[in-house]
Amino acid sequence: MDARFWHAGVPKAGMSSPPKFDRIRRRSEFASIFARGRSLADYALVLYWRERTVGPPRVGFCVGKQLGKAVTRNRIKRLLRESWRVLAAEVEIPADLVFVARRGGVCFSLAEWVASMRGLLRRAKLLGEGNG
RNA sequence: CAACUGUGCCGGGCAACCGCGGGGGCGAGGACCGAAAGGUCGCUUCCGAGGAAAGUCCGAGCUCCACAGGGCAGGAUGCUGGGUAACGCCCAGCGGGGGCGACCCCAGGGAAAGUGCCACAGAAAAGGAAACGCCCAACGGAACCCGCCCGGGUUUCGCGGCAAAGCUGAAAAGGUGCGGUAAGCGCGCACCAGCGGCCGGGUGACCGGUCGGCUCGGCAAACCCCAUCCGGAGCAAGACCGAAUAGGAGGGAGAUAGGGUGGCCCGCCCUUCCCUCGGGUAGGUCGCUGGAGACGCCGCGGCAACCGGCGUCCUAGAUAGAUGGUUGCCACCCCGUGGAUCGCGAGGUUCCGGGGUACAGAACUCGGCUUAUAGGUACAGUUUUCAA
RNA sequence: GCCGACGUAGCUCAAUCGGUAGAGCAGCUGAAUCGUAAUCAGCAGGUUGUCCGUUCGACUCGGAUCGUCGGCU
Repeated sequence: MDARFWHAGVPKAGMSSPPKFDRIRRRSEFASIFARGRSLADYALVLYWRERTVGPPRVGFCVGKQLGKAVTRNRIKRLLRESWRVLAAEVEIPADLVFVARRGGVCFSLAEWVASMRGLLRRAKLLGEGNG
């Protein structure tokens, strides 16, 4: 009990800022989400997701080689991470999400990525009521 | 206010807020995640992509595997001398080619070790030749003449002489000129090219001189020969920790349930359960950044590449892979039936608005090469020119 | 990241030792048919991915470059 109180109490300084989001990193997790998750897409992004019973939402990004060379792909990943940083607080349902970039979004700016991502999340009904 | 050549350098800057990766320090009690190995949090401070990080074309370090020694096969390199840990790289030179020039380019050993190829055309494409042709001095014919034989003359010819010219080709058996000849030929001579010997200079590639006999096609980025070098794989190398499941080895349990061996019993083996052990997968940690290191200065060191000495500094270490987002100001470039101003004019200066700022992202680490690259800039030099 | 293989007509593939780049399908024109398909005859279509080099002469030989496709956690 003492220890649990300490754990809950210490990160209160961090709680005021948006919580650090969890990433999906293992190859097996990506594979199972692609295999058994649900999916939605627009012309710039594909969203795969699988709901979970407990815990914060986790996210992974996938930018394939058809999107361009290393510089282009790195830039797209950074913009996707930034977009998720903007939207993560609005997602209230625990789930594993994977965003796959498509060719239509090569020239997107941050605002366009955020708009695309928000649209997909709304269609998947993963956003909280206040933001939906 | 020009056109170039060589060697280099920079690769937008400053500030604010939010966010990311790593090192150090503190919180810290071993709480949380995980079966374990191990990982996770907060605050603070410092650091955080390139000249090519790229292509993976060479050379090394490092790691594992193989290995007595030597040879063959295979591969790479290829003028000379240096530099270097090493190189196919760099520097200096030699030879050849290009440019008015500064300078640039060259896979630049051997064709007399051997094999092979040189299409079409052409007489002939390499120890070899004459169809068209040129010439009758000698040789051998034919016709005519000197009246006939002998002997001779003229013309013409070849089973005679020739390879110069013409023809073909990318390339034709040294080239040009003069002499010589029946016509010709290095047949003779002069110069040039090539070959060989000698002398001199140079470490050497080679250069200069001289003498000689007169002469030998090209292709080795065709096989090959010669000289030198090379064991193979690559950090996804490799080392350590290590579940679940399956399988392996050892020990034990059951008072023998089932199966096998056997005529039957004992025994032995398998199936069941427990414990231990080692191999090893997922996963994790290390390898992982301090090095042929960077920068500065000096040296009667070297033409230079480079070498030596001294001083200062620590300057990315991710692993679905860290540098981003939003702004403000400045720098540069482009656009404008835009405004002002100078000018006859092409146009220049300034203000305003809009847009843009290349090529491109470390993945074990170095030395090179190659390729991509907006714009800017330093030094040295060439040509034309009154002048740059 | 590392290691390999391949680029030829619109498509699928040939081209021996370096000597004029061919075949099938597709396309166009004509014949034949009332018309179409099939058939027959003819035609066009290529800087051999790109750029250098060796050679008298490169699809072929050498080098660079671009692109495509595999293999190794």
